[in-house]
Amino acid sequence: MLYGWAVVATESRSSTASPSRGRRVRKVNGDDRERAILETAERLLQARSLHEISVDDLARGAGISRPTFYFYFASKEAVLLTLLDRLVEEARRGVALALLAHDPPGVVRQGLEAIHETFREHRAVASAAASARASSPAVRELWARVMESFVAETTAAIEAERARGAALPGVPPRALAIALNRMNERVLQATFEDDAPAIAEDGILDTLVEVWLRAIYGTTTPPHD
Amino acid sequence: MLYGWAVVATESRSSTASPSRGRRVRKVNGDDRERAILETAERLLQARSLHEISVDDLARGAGISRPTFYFYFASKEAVLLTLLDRLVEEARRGVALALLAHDPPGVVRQGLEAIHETFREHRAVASAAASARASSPAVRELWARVMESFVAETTAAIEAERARGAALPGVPPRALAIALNRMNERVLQATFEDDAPAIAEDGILDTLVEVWLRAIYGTTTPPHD
DNA sequence: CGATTCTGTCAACATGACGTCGATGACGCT
DNA sequence: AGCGTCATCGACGTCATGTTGACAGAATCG
Repeated sequence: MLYGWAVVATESRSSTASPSRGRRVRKVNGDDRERAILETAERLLQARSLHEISVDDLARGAGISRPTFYFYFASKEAVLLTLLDRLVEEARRGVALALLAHDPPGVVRQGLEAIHETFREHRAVASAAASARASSPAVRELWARVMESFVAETTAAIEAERARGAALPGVPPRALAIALNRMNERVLQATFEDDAPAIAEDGILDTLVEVWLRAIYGTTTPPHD
Repeated sequence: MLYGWAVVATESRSSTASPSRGRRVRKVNGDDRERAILETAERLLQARSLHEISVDDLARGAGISRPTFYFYFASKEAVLLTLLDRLVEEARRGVALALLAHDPPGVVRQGLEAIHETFREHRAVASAAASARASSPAVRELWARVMESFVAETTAAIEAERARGAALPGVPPRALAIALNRMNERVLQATFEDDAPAIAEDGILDTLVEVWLRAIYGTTTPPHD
């Protein structure tokens, strides 16, 4: 009666996000079951929405009964949260790598590529997470943190480019950063869900990069240092 | 058992969208009830999501029992669909008006203003519709039609501006149009739902207009004819 | 090695939302 | 007075969720 979202989030995430968690070593079968549930969830999400998947489906898929499912996760939303957590971690790593490039357009393109690739690979989870944002505070919060980190990095980059005179002055860097990152979010989602009107898979990257560069520099061939 | 979405959509929409509907004149009370349900729904949506609102809540709010609710609507999603239909109609009218302006940046700004204003006014319905897109094919389809009309108009405008040499060449006009319209969609939603990171209410318009103009012209002060 | 704790399991239950059926007034019309 | 349509609701069946309580086997400890 009192398993609030916060609790679920903390517990679930600490068990997947931090490798140095303090879980006592399970009978080998416990961890397997947990993985089986996660795999079943990701598999079923390719065909139907989380809403259309029952806890019973997840349990059966993992070879256990419904009550037993609750031994591993507090709800099916908690399962999604764990899945999303992994995804987010992967995306973060990809973007961090992209930031190593040193010409600005290169950073933009490689950053977008990393995000695109990661979410394409696990589009089912990404879509489910987008829907779940509405009903699950924990999902919303986790997603908000990711977006915030992307926005912060973008904002810093815009400020730096304006300072050195390469980027055009204009609206506040943070507002611009939010607009561009939100555009990515929605455009990628529409394409992956095949939700018309959407940009064709092979044209997305060029389109996003062009808008980013023009919005920041006014041109797709900004001056390099 | 057979009240599919298509049926609901058609029936519900013809009763609200077209003024020349063929409904037999009701005992005056029937139409009142229908309106009461719609008003209750929009009111309750200000505080909770559609998922958290039960058919019983809607019925009680309109002063009827739960079974009676089904005399008027096939489901609570059908209620939302009717609400969304009105909203969409209003937005369309606003954009059509904006298209009368004859300088391109004026069209962009006034179009964005119209959309912004309409959805701000009924943000609860807009948010609920965004969530319902995932679970209701009818909502998804209606929304897709609206987006498609905006994208088509934007595409035509970009083509015209490129033809007269005012807009920069680059990615296909339609891809660019989709990216820009999807950006609007998500940015407005985030702001109205106060979903961080979001742009402050009073900075949205300037930001969106700047991105649109730069993406299309490369500058915020394009040449006028 | 026996007692005890922990891990994993499930049948059965309680709850709550949904959608349907059938019966029942209340009009308006003939 | 009689008939049909409008509007209404009580009661029902179904389905998913989450909880309880009891049970078996493994691990741990004295």
